Amino acid sequence: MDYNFREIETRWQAIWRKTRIYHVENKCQRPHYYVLDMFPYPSGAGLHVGHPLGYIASDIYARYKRLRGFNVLHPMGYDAYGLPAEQYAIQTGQHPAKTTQQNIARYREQLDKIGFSFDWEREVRTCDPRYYRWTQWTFIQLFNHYYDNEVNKARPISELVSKIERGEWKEKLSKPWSEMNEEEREKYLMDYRLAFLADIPVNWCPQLGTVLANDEVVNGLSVRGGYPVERKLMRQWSLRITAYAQRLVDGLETVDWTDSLKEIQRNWIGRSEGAAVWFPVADHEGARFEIFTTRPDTIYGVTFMVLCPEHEMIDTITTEAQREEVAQYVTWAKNRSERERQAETKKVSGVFTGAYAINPLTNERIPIYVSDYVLAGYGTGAIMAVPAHDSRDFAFARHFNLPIRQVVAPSADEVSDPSTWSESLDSKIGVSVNSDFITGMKVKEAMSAVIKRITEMGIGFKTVNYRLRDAIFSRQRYWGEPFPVYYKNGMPYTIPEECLPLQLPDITDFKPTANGEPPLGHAKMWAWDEKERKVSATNAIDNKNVFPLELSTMPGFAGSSGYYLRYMDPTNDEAYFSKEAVNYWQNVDLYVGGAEHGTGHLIYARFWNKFLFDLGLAVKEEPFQRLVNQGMIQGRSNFVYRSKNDSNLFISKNIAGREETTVPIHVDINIVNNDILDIEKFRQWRPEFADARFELEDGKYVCGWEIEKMSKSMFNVQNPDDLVERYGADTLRLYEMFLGPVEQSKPWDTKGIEGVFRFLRKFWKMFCVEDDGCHLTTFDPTRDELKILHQTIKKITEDIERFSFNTSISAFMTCTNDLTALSCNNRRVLEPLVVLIAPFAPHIAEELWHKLGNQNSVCDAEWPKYDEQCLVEDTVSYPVSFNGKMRFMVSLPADANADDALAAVKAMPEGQKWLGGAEPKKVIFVPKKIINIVL
RNA sequence: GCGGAUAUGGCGUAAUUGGUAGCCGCGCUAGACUUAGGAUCUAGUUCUUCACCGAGUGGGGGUUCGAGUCCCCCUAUCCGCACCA
Repeated sequence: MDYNFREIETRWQAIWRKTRIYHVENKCQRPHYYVLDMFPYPSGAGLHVGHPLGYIASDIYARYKRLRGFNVLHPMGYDAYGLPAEQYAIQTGQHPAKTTQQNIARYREQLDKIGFSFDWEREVRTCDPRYYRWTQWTFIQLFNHYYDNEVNKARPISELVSKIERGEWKEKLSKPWSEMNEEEREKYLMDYRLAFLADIPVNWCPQLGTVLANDEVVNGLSVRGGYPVERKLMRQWSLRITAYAQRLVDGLETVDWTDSLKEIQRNWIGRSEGAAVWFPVADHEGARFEIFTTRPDTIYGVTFMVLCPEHEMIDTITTEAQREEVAQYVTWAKNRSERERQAETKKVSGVFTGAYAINPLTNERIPIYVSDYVLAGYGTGAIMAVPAHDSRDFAFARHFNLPIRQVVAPSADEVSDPSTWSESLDSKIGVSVNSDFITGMKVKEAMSAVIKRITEMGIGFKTVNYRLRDAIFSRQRYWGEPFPVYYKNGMPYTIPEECLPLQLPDITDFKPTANGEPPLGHAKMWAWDEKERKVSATNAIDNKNVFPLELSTMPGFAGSSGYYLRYMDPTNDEAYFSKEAVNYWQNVDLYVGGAEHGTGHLIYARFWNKFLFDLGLAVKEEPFQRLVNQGMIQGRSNFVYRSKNDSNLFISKNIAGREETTVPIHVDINIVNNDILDIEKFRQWRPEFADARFELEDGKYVCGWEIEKMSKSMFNVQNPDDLVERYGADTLRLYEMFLGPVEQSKPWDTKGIEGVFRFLRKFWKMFCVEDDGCHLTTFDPTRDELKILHQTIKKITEDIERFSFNTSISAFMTCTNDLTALSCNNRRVLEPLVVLIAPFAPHIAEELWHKLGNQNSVCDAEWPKYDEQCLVEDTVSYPVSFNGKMRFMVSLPADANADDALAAVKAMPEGQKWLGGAEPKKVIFVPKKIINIVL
């Protein structure tokens, strides 16, 4: 009986569905384990072979854990809100809800074919009101909490109010609380709420018509679409993620992630220790500005100050003589796009304000400049410039001919004239020179000494600064969660929790409104009736109980920040998730997904979880205990070369140099075979190529190729369905794992899939499968057979634990080869192998398990244990070396000692004699390792 | 510029963690069965060589009886951040 994968796979998938075999309960005697995949955004392109890579790996692990006796939570869902569906809606008029629905159906169909053990009864969709109700709910909690730095956790904003009222609040108030009206109070509280509305510089993308978070912008271009992004001051909702910066750094110590990803997050958070110092402005009574420096030890080397162009003090301090010039510079700097600014970082620009600051330690007058190399978003937007010891300050000083003063030297006698330097001395290894009371101190001592002094003088303090910025939370978009917020007298109010979800209204026009409002401005009834406690039915502006609702929606990361908690209790309408559910599952034990989320989702989710932890909802401070980043599967693209002079002429790759060609044009990999273009198919491919002519080499058109990201636009997408159709899901699963280590990025290549398919067929044949079952013997297995079996059990178990699936599959192949060579048809050897292979190839395992006469599912089998006794070697092979030079191998009993070793070496045949009868000076014998003879 | 990672046959990779480098698969070569095969099976396949010998894990040095593995210095590639004070 042949291995009929098609019949086997469809049959078992149907049985699994019918028996709900992958459904898990929140209660169980067995220990719990939570295996999570990053849920996909259901794009119109469907799944390509890269998507399932991580899912297959996690599925193997989930199935393995189940066989090891764990109650395994392994859910799947959809990150269904997002830009592409909306862009598509603008182009075609198709409602995003509809395209999303279709895409989800397609994804589900594709996923089902691969045989995952997901519990689909727990499916979560971020665009489902039953789910986003809790995203909105969390937003309200964020709005209603502030970060208490004393207890280091989020506390209700009402506590802050009572602290103020009791006079226990240490931060300063612009005027007494009792004298403030509601608006003034709200304004004050807004600076503390964890979700807050503020005028902040944002990344504005005109083409997308929305603002973007920092992680959504790379090199001044939007990640989605690659459009230019500019800096703009706008009133936006933000999350005060910076309040959690230190906890986000500290938490990394407690999780089992790769060092590289932890490092990426540490860099993104960018913690740096230093000092804040106030510099008074000369001739401006009481005026001073704060700077941040990581090098307080260089304060005696300050020769000028620099403010960022956005700095609020510029207007007050600029002298009349300089006003014109400064204004011009500020305008110029503000109008530059992010991209321009980043491209020209090496060009020095700036302008003198005419004002002077006083160095508080030396009372020197130092000029104040404005320059865009100081950034508004970092530190205080103002710096003390030490040109001798900072490369940027150095370049600026050289450009404007400002003095450079050395205050640090490698050693006290290595002081030189800075005017002869070609670069600044940035190293922190050295001693202070020309620096009053710190002269002679090492850099580190000098830093503490200066901090101590400025603290005593009351002009500064030790502080920590973070690169991380608050997360901008509004998007001027339609297809996202509506904010549960309405505006009364210009002040934001959240709608009552019990009125959630605030449903996203239906609209037909997805573009911004004529007056530039977000698409929700098109909604007919988008106002809150405070009295009726629901979305207004009439939209009557003259009704004094009706107030406009927020028109922005939440960003993509809102829905994905807490979904892993919702899977624990996905149908709960009373709470985000029940106490029982979270107490049982705790947090995610294993999270599998791409490293590209390192500075986005994985930071936001950790923040979200920490906040819920502070609220007493999440029970673990870190959401994802172990994290594995699967590598990206790249595509191999093919190109044709079009002549510049004749747009119908295409020139073969190796002769393309003959005449000028345009940039290489991507061609669909499905009409190229081994880099040879199918000319007829190419002409049919697109109307514009119908009359294409070719310059061939050896009668063929050879295409160029390159490894690129797999994407629809590059026509290099390999669809998993085709492979399942041709080889079956088990082969696809095995092959994706066999390709190489899961963590590694690799180009897709189907060449090896035949080998994996052959293996599965060989494996199947080993069981002598007939219609009536497997014809196997039950005699005592031979020692060789047992050894192979137990070696394999050991190897596979260890490999799965360390996520090394490519080596597991090699081990299966070796084992099958060896047993076939021994003509093994022993049930007691082969049956455990079915359980071993079940996580990898569940369909074939289920079928064989059944054919072997088992009534239950192989999922409910027990993972085999290996027997050390079967692995013990009778003899051990030792390399024998003389004076370190390896000569030959000798076989000794497993329990041999040094004397046995020497005897064995002496007994070697004549041809390998080593000492001509002389006694060795020393014999080094390392049990099971080596025999070395020193002559 | 800063930070992280990687480098092994024609290709994807493996190496019990310091102990005979190259498991497994692809590809290739030869043979068998075939009218035929892009089907199946068998054998071989790091390089050089008829064979022996020898060389060999990006390059150079070091530690060690012994290094793909540990240390130092280069080189190349990939990834993250980037005027972050």
